[in-house]
Amino acid sequence: MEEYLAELNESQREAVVYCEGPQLVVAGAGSGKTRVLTYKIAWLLKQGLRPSSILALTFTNKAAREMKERIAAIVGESTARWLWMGTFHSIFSRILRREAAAIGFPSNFTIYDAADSKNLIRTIIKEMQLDDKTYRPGMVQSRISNAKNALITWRAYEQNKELIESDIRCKVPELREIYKRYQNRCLQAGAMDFDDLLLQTNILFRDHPEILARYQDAFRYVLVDEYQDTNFAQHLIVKRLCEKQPHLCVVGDDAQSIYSFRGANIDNILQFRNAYPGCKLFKLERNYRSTQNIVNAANSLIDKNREQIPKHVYSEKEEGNKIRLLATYSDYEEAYTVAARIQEMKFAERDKYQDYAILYRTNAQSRLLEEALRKRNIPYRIYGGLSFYQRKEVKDVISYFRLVVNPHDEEAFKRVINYPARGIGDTTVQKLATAASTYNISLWQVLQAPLEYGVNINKGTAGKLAAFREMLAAFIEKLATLPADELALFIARESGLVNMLSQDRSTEGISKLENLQELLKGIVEFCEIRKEEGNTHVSLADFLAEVSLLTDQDDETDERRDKVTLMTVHAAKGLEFPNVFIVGMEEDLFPSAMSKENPRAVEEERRLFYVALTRAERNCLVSYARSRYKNGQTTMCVPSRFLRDIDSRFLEAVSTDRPASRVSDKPTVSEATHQIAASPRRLTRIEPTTHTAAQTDYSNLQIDMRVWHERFGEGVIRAFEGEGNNRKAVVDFDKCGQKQLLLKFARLKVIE
DNA sequence: GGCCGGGGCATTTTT
DNA sequence: TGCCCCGGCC
Repeated sequence: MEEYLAELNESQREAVVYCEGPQLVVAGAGSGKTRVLTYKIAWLLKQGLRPSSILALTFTNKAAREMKERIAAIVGESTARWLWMGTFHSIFSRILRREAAAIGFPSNFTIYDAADSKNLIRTIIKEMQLDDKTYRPGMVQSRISNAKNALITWRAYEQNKELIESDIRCKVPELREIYKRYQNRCLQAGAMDFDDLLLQTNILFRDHPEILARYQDAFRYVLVDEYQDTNFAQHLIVKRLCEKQPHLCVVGDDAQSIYSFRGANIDNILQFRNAYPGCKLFKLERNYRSTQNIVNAANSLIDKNREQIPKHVYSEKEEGNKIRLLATYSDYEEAYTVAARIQEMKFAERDKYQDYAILYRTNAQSRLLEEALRKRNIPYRIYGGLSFYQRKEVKDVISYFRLVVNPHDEEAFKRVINYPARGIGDTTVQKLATAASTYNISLWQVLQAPLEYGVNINKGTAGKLAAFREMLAAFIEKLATLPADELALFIARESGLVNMLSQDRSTEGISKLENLQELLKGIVEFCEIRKEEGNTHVSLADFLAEVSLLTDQDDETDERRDKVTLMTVHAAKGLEFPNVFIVGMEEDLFPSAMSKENPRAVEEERRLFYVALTRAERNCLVSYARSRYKNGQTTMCVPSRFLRDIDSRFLEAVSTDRPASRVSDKPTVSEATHQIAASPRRLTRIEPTTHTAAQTDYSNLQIDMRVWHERFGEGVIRAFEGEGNNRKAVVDFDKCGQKQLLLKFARLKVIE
């Protein structure tokens, strides 16, 4: 251990070995915060603490996994594996499952992700016959989420005069009723959303002191990473756990608090010393990541914020290049310039594409950048698409799993009852839903005996429902005996999902099938690992309990070859790159237009820019455009106020690299737009129209001709019906039988 | 059941 | 502009 301590600087070492009481470690950007946490845990183990008595909370699964690996490298895997290390959500969902009975939930409760909960909210708004323009599901969802993060239950909400009045003022008086119904429906379905995991933990600890005491005794030392991004619910959980013993270490950087829109409360870190009297403050101020110019520029920026813990971050690396400022005429030129710069710099610096990142405020900005990179054949990889687990085909099959583990799961039920199509339409589902709400039971319970619950359906439908019910019952029966991987495969096949996906021969169809296979492969691995750990039976419920919380870019499977990284600044937090481009530094974009009235929000935007700057190790280029295409129109832009916040000593303007004689040749807006329109991306989009145009002349099609259809594949024309615009062909497809197709849409191609 | 077009809309998103 | 949701249509 001593040799490890020797790897730390003095302030890091002090933070590691201090164990007397509550401790706040303010860790500047790039100051080796993870290293401190890692060594501190190793140190605690060395002091004789049992691994199972250490609770370490992180914000991402990735962070937890990486830290665990690093600790395992020091103290050995056999010790490290007993640590309670994970995200707030995963640790407390584990505890909630164990203690579920105390709060009236089943221990196999489902976790609703954001999409599930939004769907449920949408359903409730409809059921209440409210206008979904006034009650926008997204807005309702975030109001409910905020309430939960503030530990306001629906009961408390109802009784809170301020909230009720504010809802009336905002013309959404029914919010409390939506919240109430939403919560009851979750309970009915045996489901918790992400916020519930924290809210219910608090309720559990509040109402069951004996349970709380057990965990207080169990966790002798609590550590929290990224403390600046905790919300009130998380703060209170930690506070409760540490009531009896003072061994708490929180690490964070108030200057990097950028998630208030998700409920994070910067006051948790700012006021930590008030909440924990006797707390000792440690500051990690030496930045090991960036050159002096970058650190100094970032300091001069963040200095303009009022609310912060005083600190002086410094670098002892070389002075390095100044932050370079690129002013461009248009967003198009900005993208073009950045792409050109990357190519030049890569050549000059002799580094790789993967050493470059382009950071932006909003995802919408990526499009032009992608185009510009593509034109120059610069490989790139873009973060921020749908995560693997959010893809439809993956969610669909997982919904089957969910339903098998917890048949009352309403959202999963609705997703799969007619998927693959089995002739149970919306009307039938509506009838089931009405019965469910009349009798206050789950859809699954209605499905057991639809007629008895007064569901008015014909014999055919009743048969289809029974078939679905029996299929599910057969799955459920196997839950206790079959291991997760086998049951998963069984379900994927028997549900008809595999068949349906294999019939779709389009590119997307193939990739969907691949994703499904990827998931199944993942379950096999999951089982193997669990078995190696000594679990005899690994059930689908075990898999589900973990996978529901794995929404992040967790699958490193996609080759991270040599590519430029494109992502939002938010997504870049915690990462570092030798060369960073920050684009779109304009008023109303960065800082965003939505934050400009609120000084606290502007401070958060400034912190966001601080995060962006401090991602850079050697070179940081910042750009803005004078005009930008936004929401359907070109607008003139003003350079961001944040650019003026950076001390000019650390900044240098750069010409956009066009020879003076060509300045007048800069593309006009219309030229620029024209060029965009001529890009490959656009062409693909235009394609369908071209097809349709060609297709208006389908007179060449004749009976018995062999034709090809994009989705259905090859087939033979059997007949024609109708005239003119409504002319249809009856085609007998090899793969999926006879279909009637409107010729104007079908885009049939004749096969020679 | 799926596909089109119209209308409204438009940050950031570790779980 | 582009995306998402809904209603209308075969």
